[in-house]
Amino acid sequence: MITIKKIAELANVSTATVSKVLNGKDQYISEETRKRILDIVEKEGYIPNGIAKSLKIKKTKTIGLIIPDVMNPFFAEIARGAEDAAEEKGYTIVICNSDNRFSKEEKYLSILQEKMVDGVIMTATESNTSQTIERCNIPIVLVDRDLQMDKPIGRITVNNEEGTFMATSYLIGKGCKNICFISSKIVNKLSKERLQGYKKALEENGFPVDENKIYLESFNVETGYKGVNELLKKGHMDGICCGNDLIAIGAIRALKEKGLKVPDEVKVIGFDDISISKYVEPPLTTIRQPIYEIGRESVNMLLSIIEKGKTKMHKVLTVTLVERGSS
Amino acid sequence: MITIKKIAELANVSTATVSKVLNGKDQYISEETRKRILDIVEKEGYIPNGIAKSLKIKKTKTIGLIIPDVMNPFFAEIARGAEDAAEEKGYTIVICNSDNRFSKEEKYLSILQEKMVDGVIMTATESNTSQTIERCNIPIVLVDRDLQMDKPIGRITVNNEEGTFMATSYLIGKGCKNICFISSKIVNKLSKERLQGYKKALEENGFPVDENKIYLESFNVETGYKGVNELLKKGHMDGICCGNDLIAIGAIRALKEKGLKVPDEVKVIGFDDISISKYVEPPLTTIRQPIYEIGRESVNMLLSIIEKGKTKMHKVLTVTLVERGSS
DNA sequence: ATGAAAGCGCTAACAG
DNA sequence: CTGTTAGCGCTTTCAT
Repeated sequence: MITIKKIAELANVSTATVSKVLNGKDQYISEETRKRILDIVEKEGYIPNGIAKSLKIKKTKTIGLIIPDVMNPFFAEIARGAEDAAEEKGYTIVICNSDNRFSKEEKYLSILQEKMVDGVIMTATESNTSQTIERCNIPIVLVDRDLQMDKPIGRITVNNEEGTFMATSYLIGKGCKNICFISSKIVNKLSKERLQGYKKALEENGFPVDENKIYLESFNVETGYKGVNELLKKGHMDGICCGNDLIAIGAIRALKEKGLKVPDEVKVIGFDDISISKYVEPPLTTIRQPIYEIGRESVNMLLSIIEKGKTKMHKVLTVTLVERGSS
Repeated sequence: MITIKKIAELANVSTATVSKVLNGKDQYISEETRKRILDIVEKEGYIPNGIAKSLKIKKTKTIGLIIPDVMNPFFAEIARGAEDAAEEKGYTIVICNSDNRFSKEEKYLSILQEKMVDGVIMTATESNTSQTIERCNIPIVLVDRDLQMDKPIGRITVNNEEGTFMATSYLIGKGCKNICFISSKIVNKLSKERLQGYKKALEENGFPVDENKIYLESFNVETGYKGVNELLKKGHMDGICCGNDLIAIGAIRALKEKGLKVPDEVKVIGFDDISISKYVEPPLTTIRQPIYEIGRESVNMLLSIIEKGKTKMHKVLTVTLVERGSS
């Protein structure tokens, strides 16, 4: 391996001088030696050892990203937004899949700290993660899910309650009388808010909240599919407000198998607007979150904490209803 | 920040001793001091500085992963498989999106080398990337796309030609007489092979290869959509062999808009079997690649190069036809 | 069973 | 304009 020392010898200068030209701190370096050094660097194919540099300057220019699963289109988009913003700022992303499990969140948080990442962006699943986060001494920004923290951290959220409220109200406006709700049973703020918005819309419009019309499992396609089948056993439905698009896709699939027409007989509305939603059949009407932007904003917020010393930031992005074919 | 030196002082031992117990090299350490050190480490919440360790041992336990785009479900699955396998082996993944652009591939390769990653897994887009790879002095394994290299590297491929050959033959077997082909126009082995398989199946069954039935653009939904519209202007079709599932999804969408029934009037077959393919309507018949396994295998191969000094490995995984509703 | 000391490759005061 | 030098926090050989 060729080091800065070797370059210094070849150029007949000290390592300090080489370091200076390599880092652009060369106001006081003669043009001649500067060029000589650069030529040698080029000729020898010298690659700086970032690890050594990081040890010295105590910055790794890397960010940890802990999400439940990159295979979930929602988180893949968050990851892409984050990586794009990071790349623009000269940072790199270490990706970690937690599968919504506390043990993995904890493990990764610890690994990332050992790797001396400059900060982490995470979707914290369980509330006991909050203790782990409190103990963590690197900047953190929470995305998608929200947690109450003593420690100042960054948070990016969306008005979930408003989203499902809009969704359910929309269904009511379309004439639905029996609206079901299929979502996740994870006990966190996000799930609670989405359920709340659904109930609130029902109540404000004079409809009863019927627990037999609610199916709670996970934020995935299978849940939508199973949910419809279970709810159908319990009664009639003409509208479904889904906790996310994946659930809506599974629900539509089950509905079709039962011979129920979407949106004619049952109207379905999703949440998130993941990129494939416009391509399913019928195209999904959904509550849109600016997913990619959330990813970008998460690193921008993190960097303003890291580089500008900001703290306790909180940004709420707005959701909008996008009308397509499923309701 | 609390360091090993501090722990040593508190425990009244040398840093060497602390290091030994921390790394399990404590055969010769008395049980008593071992316990004392561990207690202090625990109590102080000591976190080892992985950067310092890496500088010393010249291993970072991290792997770079360069793919075109994590938002593409195919690469998201590769990423997930890779991360899972890496996690099991104590490695971490740095993710890089190249957008199929040489400049980004080159840039990331250089950044990853500076970060001293132990190896990189990449989907190399352009053939001029091969020169950059030759110059790179860390272990590399190529996935999905294949490149001819002098330097010994790892490669994981799939029999693409066989895949589209099977797909097209299947369509012919179903009675299609006018089979179109929609795929990517990237000039690489993979694209060439997939086109080749299609042509070969046509020829072997006595059908002419008609350039007016071929539309080449990108491996995405838009291409499928536009492809169908363009090809429809040029003539009749009753079957489409698609370069990947995303294209198939776009094609089906366009077909429906034109009022053409899938699979009754036009049969469509995809390639990859990305996870959403079974949920589209109709569920996609496709040539399945073991995507998740490819991701896993890529890190396993990389690690056997890194840790066991293997070289020039090449693994070809098999594709299989999965029959669903679209043809 | 434990410690002293060298050194990984780099940066940044400070000196000259 | 350039060099000397002291570390960053850790591992590891070699002594003891």
